[in-house]
Amino acid sequence: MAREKIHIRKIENATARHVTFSKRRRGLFKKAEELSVLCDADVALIIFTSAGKLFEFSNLSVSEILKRYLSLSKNLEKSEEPSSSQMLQMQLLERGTHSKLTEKVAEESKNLRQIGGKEPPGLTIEELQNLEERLEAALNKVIEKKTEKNTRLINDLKQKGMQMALENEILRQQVTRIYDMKGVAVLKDTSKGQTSGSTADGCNSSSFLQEPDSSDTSLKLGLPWNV
Amino acid sequence: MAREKIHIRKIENATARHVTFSKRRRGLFKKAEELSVLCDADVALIIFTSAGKLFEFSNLSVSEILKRYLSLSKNLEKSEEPSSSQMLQMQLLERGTHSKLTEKVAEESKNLRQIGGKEPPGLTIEELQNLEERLEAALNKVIEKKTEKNTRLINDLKQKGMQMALENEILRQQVTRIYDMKGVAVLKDTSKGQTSGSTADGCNSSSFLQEPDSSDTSLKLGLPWNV
DNA sequence: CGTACTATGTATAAACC
DNA sequence: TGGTTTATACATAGTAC
Repeated sequence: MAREKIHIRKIENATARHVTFSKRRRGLFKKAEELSVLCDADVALIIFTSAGKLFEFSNLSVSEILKRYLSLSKNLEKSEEPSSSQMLQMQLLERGTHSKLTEKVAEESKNLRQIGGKEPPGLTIEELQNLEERLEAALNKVIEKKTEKNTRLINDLKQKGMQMALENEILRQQVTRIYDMKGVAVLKDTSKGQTSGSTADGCNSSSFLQEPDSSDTSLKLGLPWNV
Repeated sequence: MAREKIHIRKIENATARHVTFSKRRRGLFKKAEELSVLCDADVALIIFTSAGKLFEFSNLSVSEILKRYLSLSKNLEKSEEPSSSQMLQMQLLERGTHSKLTEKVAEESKNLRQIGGKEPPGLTIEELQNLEERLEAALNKVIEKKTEKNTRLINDLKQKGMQMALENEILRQQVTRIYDMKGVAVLKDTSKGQTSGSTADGCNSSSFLQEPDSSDTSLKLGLPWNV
């Protein structure tokens, strides 16, 4: 983006790093706002410098979006169910992708070999091939690991979800039973398994996340947080 | 930034808006990551589309940064002991989307460079670096694609999970309130103006879960998930 | 929808204030 | 730290698959 291309790795020179931070932070905030406006999206961007300084941006207020992030609006539409068949498809797709990857790696390896071929000295070629192999192995490992991690995460989320669903149901029954005992009219479960949204009113969720007074403004600036 | 300059205002054409969103979101995420790497900063980026879809990026984990944010933005010295539901939410949020993949690639790249450095002729080195970059790019692309499906699924699960966590919290509060009304001894929350966080403790959810009257069954009905 | 292709608009690395 | 300037790298609007 400028005089020279740079590698994306930590800038060691502190001064240069700070300068870059200032510039890029502005750019990032600008882009974030543009996205929120152009696409009518709600964006929250939080940055902590290594020195612990906070910068934030949000088209609404950060707390508003965080609250939403933590609670998620109850008007959420049902998201597609990850059916087992979809799972299977996904797995197939993954496999396909994987072979594509292998292809790409092979192709690159070929190039590598060609380049190596230009070099008369044999030592380099050997080293290159060795490198090539290690690189390939490492990458495969990484990808494998990532996939595994995702799979684990998905299962974990599902399990947690089930637990919560169970707890949820029990709680709901509790409420119902208690109300019954009290003889108070209660909205019976609408059978959608998604009732609670309506129940919320009395104890609005907004109270459950200790958000910083959202009425405040000043959030649009990348100002360091004012406690 | 392209064929024509555009004004930063909501794109009315839905299709165009979605296209732009996809493109710019990626760009924004990329920039966010670059900033985090270049400047050694912690970045959390949360986006809600108007349709309620969630997108997030963080070099660490969003929840990690949210914790910091929340603890900073409020007198949350006691935030070390979030309510159980918050805990659950945090757990759901745990794990950033980005892996150490970049790191590994960078490491290998470094090795590449070192080996290249042994070679006196410059040509090979340049070619190697070029190769390295292309390989890196190709792999990132493939991996990105591969991850996309999973990411979507994971986001879905997270959304569901968080929604349920909210539901549970609300139900729990309701139960608490009911017990209050009934005059049952309930631990009044001691915090100031921040009722909910502590609710879980007073009337611990586990005790509810253990509530007898297990005669009934059907707990699994109406569960959002059929895993 | 996701992708690919350009022509252009922007962001920004360096260098200097 | 924060502005300039300049030369380049990148992002992306419009468009067609």
